[in-house]
Amino acid sequence: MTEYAVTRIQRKNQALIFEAALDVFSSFGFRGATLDQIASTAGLSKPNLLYYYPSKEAIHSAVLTKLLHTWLAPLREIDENGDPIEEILLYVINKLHAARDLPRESRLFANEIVQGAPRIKSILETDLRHLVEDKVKILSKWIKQGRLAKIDPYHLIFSIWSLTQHYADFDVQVQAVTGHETSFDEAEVFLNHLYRRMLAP
Amino acid sequence: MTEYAVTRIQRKNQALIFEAALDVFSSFGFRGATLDQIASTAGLSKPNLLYYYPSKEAIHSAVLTKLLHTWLAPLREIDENGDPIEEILLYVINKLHAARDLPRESRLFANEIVQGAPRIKSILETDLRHLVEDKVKILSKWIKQGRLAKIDPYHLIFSIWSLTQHYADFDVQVQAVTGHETSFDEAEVFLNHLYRRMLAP
DNA sequence: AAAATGTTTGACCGTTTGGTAAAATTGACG
DNA sequence: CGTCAATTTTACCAAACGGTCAAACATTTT
Repeated sequence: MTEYAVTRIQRKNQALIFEAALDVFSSFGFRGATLDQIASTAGLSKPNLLYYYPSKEAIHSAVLTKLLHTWLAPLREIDENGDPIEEILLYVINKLHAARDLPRESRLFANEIVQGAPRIKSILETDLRHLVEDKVKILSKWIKQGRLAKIDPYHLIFSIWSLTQHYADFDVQVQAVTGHETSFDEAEVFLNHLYRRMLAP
Repeated sequence: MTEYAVTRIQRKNQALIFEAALDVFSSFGFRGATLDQIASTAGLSKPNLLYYYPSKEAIHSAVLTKLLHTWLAPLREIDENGDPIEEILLYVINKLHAARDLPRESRLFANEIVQGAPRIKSILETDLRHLVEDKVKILSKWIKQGRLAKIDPYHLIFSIWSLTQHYADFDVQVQAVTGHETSFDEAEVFLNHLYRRMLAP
């Protein structure tokens, strides 16, 4: 009779659905994913899936919003009081490790954004934008203090996003070209060189 | 009676279909695009569309293969006999201009690759791979000659792809964060600084 | 102008898709 | 054990989808 009680079955199935949805949406995008695919990946029937979520949209948006926080965590960690170059490099390495360890999350957002982000545009324009503004202020201050090369802080952040997520989002291409599994160690050496060179005042 | 004659109507409609298919496939990906959408964008009926191409797959693959050549042209232009840093910077700028002027082409490939490149993987593993191998040899030679910093040439090429195409593929995100239309001039200044710093021996 | 060829259309088909209704089953609990 | 709520399944629906077909319409050729 207790309202809003979450049963053990609910908890288990929510987790199964979340994993399955992340798998399928990140592989095929929103339109390419089907409820049958998600259901069978989760080991449930389609009507059973829709017992937990009212629609495909609802599943997608639940996964996106739950992961956005995780996905932006590394950027939040840039610390105003740390050493500029080491703080940025830590962010670069953290993002690279995220691309290596959470490629599904990376592709989930990549798929959404390449197609115009119809379902998370508003979040990008508010939450993400404010977070970036915050960090841009810190970067600008560092530059003004002469502790960092004179570069556009927005484009610095964009460069970190693109260089790191590339190894997750375009992994097939990287593998097709190199002929071997993506070497994140090589990438780490490369990015370390790149950013130390570029950022030195 | 002449076999394989291409009529004026065919030429006109092939062009209409090509434009429409590029528009729709680059916006929604293969699975997200529909024949009705392509047909109505081209100003044709669906059966009429299928009079020119046997299937959705055929349209998609026609567009992809026709554009691949254009898309890889800038990389081909890297000249062994030029100045290393200027050659690379020319490639960077050419790719950035391509992202600015041909964003549909960029997104078309981005959509395909993010989802595992099921329809062009073999081309990536042959044509693209060979082209990159060629250019990597040139870069390696330059590095050995001490005319370029000691960096991984594969990752150098990946970095150029990701940094330039980012402005086309993730344009919505860039706009959402900055609040204004993507400034390719700012990007050009930034990339110029980045690569000059990084590549100096 | 007639014949032959090239192009377009409307009507249709089978399948897949997101989603629903209600019955059947399972689990919680006094 | 019996009751009630939570969960799952079966059977189904309407719309959208990729694709076909034959007839109608244009265009070119003779």
